[in-house]
Amino acid sequence: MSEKGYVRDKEGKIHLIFETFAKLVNKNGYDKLSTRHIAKEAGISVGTIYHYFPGGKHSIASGFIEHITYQIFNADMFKDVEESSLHEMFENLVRRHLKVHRENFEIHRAIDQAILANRGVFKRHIMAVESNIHEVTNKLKHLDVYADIPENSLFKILLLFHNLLEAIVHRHLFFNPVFDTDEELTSYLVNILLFQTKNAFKVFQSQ
Amino acid sequence: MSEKGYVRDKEGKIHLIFETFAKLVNKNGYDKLSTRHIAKEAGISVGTIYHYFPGGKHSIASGFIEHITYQIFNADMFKDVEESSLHEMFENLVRRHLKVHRENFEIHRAIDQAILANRGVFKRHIMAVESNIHEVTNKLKHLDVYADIPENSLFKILLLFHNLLEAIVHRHLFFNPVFDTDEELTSYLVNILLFQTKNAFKVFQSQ
Amino acid sequence: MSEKGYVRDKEGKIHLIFETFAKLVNKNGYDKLSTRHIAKEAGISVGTIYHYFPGGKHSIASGFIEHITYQIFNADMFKDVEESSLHEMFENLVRRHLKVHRENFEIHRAIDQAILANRGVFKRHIMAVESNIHEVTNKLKHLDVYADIPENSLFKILLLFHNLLEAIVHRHLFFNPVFDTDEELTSYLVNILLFQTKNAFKVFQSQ
Amino acid sequence: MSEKGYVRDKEGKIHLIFETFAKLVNKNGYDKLSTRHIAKEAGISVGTIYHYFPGGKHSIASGFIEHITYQIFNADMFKDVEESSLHEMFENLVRRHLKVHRENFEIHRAIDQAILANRGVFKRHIMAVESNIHEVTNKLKHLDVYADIPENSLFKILLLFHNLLEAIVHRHLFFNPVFDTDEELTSYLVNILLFQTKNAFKVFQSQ
DNA sequence: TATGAATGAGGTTTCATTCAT
DNA sequence: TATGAATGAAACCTCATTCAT
Repeated sequence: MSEKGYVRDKEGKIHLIFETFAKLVNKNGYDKLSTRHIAKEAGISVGTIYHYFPGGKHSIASGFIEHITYQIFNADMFKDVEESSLHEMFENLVRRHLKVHRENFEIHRAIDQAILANRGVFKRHIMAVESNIHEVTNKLKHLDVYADIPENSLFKILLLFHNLLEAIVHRHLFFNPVFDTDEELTSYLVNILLFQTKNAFKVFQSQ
Repeated sequence: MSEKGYVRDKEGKIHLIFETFAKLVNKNGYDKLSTRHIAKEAGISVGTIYHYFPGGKHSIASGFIEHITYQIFNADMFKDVEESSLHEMFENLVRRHLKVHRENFEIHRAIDQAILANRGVFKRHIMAVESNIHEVTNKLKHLDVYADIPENSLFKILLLFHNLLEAIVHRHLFFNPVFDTDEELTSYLVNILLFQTKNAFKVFQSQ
Repeated sequence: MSEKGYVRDKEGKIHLIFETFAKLVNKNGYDKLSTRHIAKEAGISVGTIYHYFPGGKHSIASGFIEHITYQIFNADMFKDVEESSLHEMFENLVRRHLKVHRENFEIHRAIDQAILANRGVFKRHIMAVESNIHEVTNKLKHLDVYADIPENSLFKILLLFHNLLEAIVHRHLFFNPVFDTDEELTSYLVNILLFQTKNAFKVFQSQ
Repeated sequence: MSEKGYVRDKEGKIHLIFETFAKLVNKNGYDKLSTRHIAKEAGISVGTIYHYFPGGKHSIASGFIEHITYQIFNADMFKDVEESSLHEMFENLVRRHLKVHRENFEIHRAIDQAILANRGVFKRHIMAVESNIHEVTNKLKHLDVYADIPENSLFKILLLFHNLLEAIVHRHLFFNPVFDTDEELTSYLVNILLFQTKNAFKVFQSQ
C-alpha cells in the first residue's frame, strides 16, 4: 500500500461519484436524482457520498460543473484563427458547442436546473466560468492575433462571447427550439458572433 | 357564506391559486413550493388545488406561464416604431423587459425551473409562446411599417427577436451576470437586436 | 313522460352503475376502484351514485353480489338429475361453475375482497346466499327425485354443496392453484361432491 | 441507549414490525391499517418501516405470511398416525386448525385480503405454502407409515390436504358460516379428509 | 333527481441527513 | 474512511363524503 494509494482511492471515489451522477442524470433527469440513488448505483454508501460532498446532491452538481466547464469553452477553440478564416472558425466552434450539448443533453439541462435551484451552485458556477475564461485569456494573450488587445478587454470579450453562445444554444435546446435545422441555428449564431466580435474590437480600438 | 365555510367560485379559485403561487414563489422560490403550502396560504384545501390542477405544482406553473406570456412580449412593444426611432424603441423595449423581470425575479426564475424540470410544462410553454407571437403578428401586420413583410416572415422575425431577448436577459439575470450596469446590458442588447433586425429585413428583401 | 318513465330511468341508472362497477373491477381490481372512477366512467356524477348507493363502493359491491348470486348457484343446475347420471350432472355443474368464475375472474375476486373488508357486505352476502338457496330448494322440492327429502334437509344439503363448491374453486383460483388442469380440478371436485351427496343422503335417511 | 434515541437492531426491528402489524390487524382489521399507524404504535419511524419493507403494508403482510405458514400446517400434525387412529388424528388436526384460526381470526382474514388485493403477496404466499409443504414432506417420508409413498405423491397429497382444510375452514369462518357448532364442522371436515385420504392412496396404489 | 365543487384527513413514499459502528 | 440503519418531516396524491345549486 503506497502512500499515494489512499489519495488515488479518494480521487477514484470522487470520480466514481461524478460518473454515477452523470449517468443517472442522463437517465432520469436532475429532479429524480437523490443521494441514495447515486449511492446504490455506484455501489457505495450514502455516508461516503456525504463524506466527500457534504452538501449532497447540489454539491455534486457544483463540483461537476467545474469538471466540465473546460469542455464547453477553452483556448483551443480560438487557436487557429486568422482574419480570413474567422467565419469558418466560428462555424466550427458553434458546431462543436452544439455537439457537446447534444451528446450530454440531460447533463447540461440538469446543470441549468441546479444553478436555478441553488444559490451555492449558482455562485460556484459563476466562479468556475470566470476562472476558466481567465485561463483561456492567459493562453490566448500570447498569440499574435490577440497580442494587441489589453488583457482585461480580451477577458471581457471572451466572457460576452461565452455567454452569448451559451444563452442562445440553451434557449434553443431547453426552452424554445425555433430553428428547424442545426444549419439554421449555426448560421444565425455565426452571424451574431461575428457582429459581436467586430463590435467588441471597435469598442476596444476606441478605448 | 354557508355553514360549511366554502363558496362555489370556479374563476375566483383559479385566480386565487395563481396569485398564491406567485406570492409563495417570490418568497421562497420554486423548490420550496408545495401544493400544501399553496393550499394553506390561500386558505383552501389541497383537494381543491388538485381539482383544478390535477398535475399539481407543475400544472400550476404551466397555467401561470400562459397567464403571463403576454406580459413579456406583446404588440404594444412594437407599435410606435418609425425608422428614425428604431434605436429608441428597442431601448424602451429592453428596459421594459428588464423591469418586468426584475419586478418578478423569482417568478421568472421559477418558470425556467419548471420548464427544465417537466416535459409537460416545456410543451405548454412553447405553445403559449407561439400562440402569443401569432397574436402579436396579427396585430402588427395591419400597421404601415410592417405591411410589406409577409406574415410568416414577420412571425419568424418576431419569434427570433423574442428568443434573443429572453435568452440574453435570462442568462444575465439567472446564470451569469456579466454586465455591471443595466445600461451596459441595454446597450449590448440594443446593438444585437438592431443587427438582427437589419439582418432579418435583408433576408426578407432577398426572398 | 309516463309515470313509469321515472322508474325505468331509475332502474337504468342503477343498472348503469352495476355495469360500470363490473367493468372497472375487471379492469383494475377492487382496490383501485373509487366512486369517482365509477362516476367518470359511467358519465354520471358522484352525487348520483351516492343517491342510489348511500354506502358508496361497498354498497355497490353488496348490491352486485345479490345481482349475481343466482348466476353461481340455481335450480337449473339440479333439474335433469337421474340416479344414473349423477356423476355426469356434477361434472357439468362444476364445469359451468368454473366457467362462470373464469369469465368474471376479477369480479369474483373483488367480491371476496369486499366480503372480507366490510362487515355489512359480509352480512348481505350471507343473506343473499341463504335466500337464493331457499329459492332453489323451493323449486327442487316439487321434483320427484327430491320429493322424499324434508325441505330443511334439502336446504342444508344444498347449502353445504354450494359452500363446498365455492370453497374449493375460490381456493384454487384466488389462493392456491394446485391443479394443473381444469380436468384435474373437476374430477377432484366431482369425487368430493359425490361423496358428500351420498353422505348427506345417508344422514338424511338415518334421521 | 444513544442520545439520538435509536438503537441499531435489525432483527429486533423486523420482529417489532411484525408484532405490531399483528396487533393492529387484530384490533382494527387490515383495511384500517396503515404504515403510519404501525410506525406510531411500534414507536419507530415510517422511514424505518420502508427501509425494511419497501413495498409498505402489503410487503409486511407478505413477510408475515411466511412467518406463520408453519403454524398452519406442519409435520407434527401427522406424526403419531397409526392406521387405527386416523380418524382421531384428523379430528385433532382439524380442531387445532380451527383453534389457530379462531385465536388469530383477524390476522388470517387480513392475510386473505392481502392475497386477494396484491399480486405480489399472492405469489409469495404460494411459494411459502409450497416450500412449507416440501419441508413437511421431507420430514414425513422417513416415517414408516409414509415410507411406501413416492415423495412427489406424498407432496401432492399433503398439498391437496392442506388446501381442502384451508378452503373449508376459511369459507366457514370468513364467508359463509353454515355450521352451527365446531363439532358439526369438525365432523364434516374429518369425513371429507378421510375420504380424500383414501382416494389419494387409491390413486397412489393404482400408479 | 342530478350535479360537481369543495373538503381535509389520511394514505404511501421519498428525502437529506446524522451517527454509532 | 466507510457503512447503512434510523430518523421524521414533508412531499405527493386520492379518497369518501357532503351540500349548495
